[in-house]
Amino acid sequence: MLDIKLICERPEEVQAALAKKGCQVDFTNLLEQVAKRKALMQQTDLLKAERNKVSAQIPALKKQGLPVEEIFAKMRALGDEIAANDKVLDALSQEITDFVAKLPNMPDPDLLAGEKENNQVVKVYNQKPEFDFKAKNHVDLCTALNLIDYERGVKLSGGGHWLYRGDGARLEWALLNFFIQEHLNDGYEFILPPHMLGYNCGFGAGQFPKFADEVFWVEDSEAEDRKKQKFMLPTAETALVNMYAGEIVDVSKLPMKFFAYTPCYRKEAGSYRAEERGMIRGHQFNKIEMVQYTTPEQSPKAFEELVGKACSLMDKLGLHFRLSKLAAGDCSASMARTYDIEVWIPSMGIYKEVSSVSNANDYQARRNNTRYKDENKKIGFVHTLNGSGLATSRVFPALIEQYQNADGSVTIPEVLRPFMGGQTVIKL
RNA sequence: GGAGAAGUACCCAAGCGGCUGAAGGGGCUCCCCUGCUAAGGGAGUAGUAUGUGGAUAACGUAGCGCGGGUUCAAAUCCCGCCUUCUCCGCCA
Repeated sequence: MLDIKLICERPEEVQAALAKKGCQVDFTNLLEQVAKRKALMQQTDLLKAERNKVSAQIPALKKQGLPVEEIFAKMRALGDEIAANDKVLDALSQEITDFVAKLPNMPDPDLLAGEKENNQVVKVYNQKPEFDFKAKNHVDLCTALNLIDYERGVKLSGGGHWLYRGDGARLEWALLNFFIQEHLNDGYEFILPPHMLGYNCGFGAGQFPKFADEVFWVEDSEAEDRKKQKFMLPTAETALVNMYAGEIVDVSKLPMKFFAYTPCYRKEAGSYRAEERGMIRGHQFNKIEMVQYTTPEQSPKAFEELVGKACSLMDKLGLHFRLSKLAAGDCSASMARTYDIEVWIPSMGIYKEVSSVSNANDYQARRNNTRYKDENKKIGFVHTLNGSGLATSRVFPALIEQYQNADGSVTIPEVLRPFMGGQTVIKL
């Protein structure tokens, strides 16, 4: 959520920043409502002060046996006026927050405006693999080696589902274990959060109300209202970023560094493309997510750290990939800046995202009221940063393809071998 | 899922319609006295949000799990919800 004060003080500035993200807004109405609310609030506070003052005198008057009926009548009228004002104030506040809650975050000043076409490749890692034999795609490889059972996944749950089996399951688990080990080495705290979350988490992370239709809701006939229902988390970020909602953490605890493993559940409605066969885009995939809570001062460094960590994981796997800085319009709504890590999928001839590292600045913290207290007891909103570290659904196919051999086997990257009982190759 | 009990400040806890923004402890901070493994006396200790304001001054408003209601007035009465504890049930 953006700072309403900032919008009121420098509307043009905010407007310009949002325009870079492709979001055109007009604040005229908002500013009027805020002014209206302020005036009414002042007026109502005075009425309340009057009521409190008179109320405090009543016991004394009663003790003296003085008549109070007349005062009661007056106070009743005053009370009605206060109630009426409060009702208007509530409605006004609701309108204001609803409007502001829908605004995306402002992009950092250094971002280019525009969409995907303005993303900049920052760095390319490792050699693009060349094959002196006819390379296979990951679907064929995984099927031939019996690593992924696409058909039975579909049988169990429909399109967009698969199941890992045998060495495939071991390889998937090895990847996750490798990531976990690396994060533990870096001093991040391991979190296993609930997979079903309440509406507030989606709001706090900035995914709701806009993307409320793109998650799986756990139907509860008792709760017709979505705000009372739970949904399957689309990313562990949704959980991690809300852990301290409503709390004030001491600055000595910052930065706080977490990582979590969860499956991610997404509808991905209508986004299939023929080339996205296999496990490129599914309704459920495994991901390790990293999150940091920092002060505003710490946040740029933390961002670099998260980008570095994600790259390091990919680098240690020996995969060919690239790092891109996203243009303002390609960053998700909550984020002020995002770097994507994209892995080369030989059969597709393109790079696919395996990690997205973002800084929300105080946007999420404002939504879920996560604050910190500094040395001078000053209260401020924390910055929240997140990054995949990593999602396996693209790493796995990329790895299978990039590490394939002429005989149809797949070499296991060295860093994964300890997590697969020393196995060096996957073959029939 | 059912039945009971409870949710008050950093912690424990009193209050059960007005004199309570909250008694009393504990803890913590500061001051005084005294001095040998101690103890005594005093003061302070709700953070926060929001408004007026130059203000880290002062004052107003909100705030006793959350949300409603009754009332001139609610921590206190009523309704709904959430959480915790105890007992029962369920448990692929």
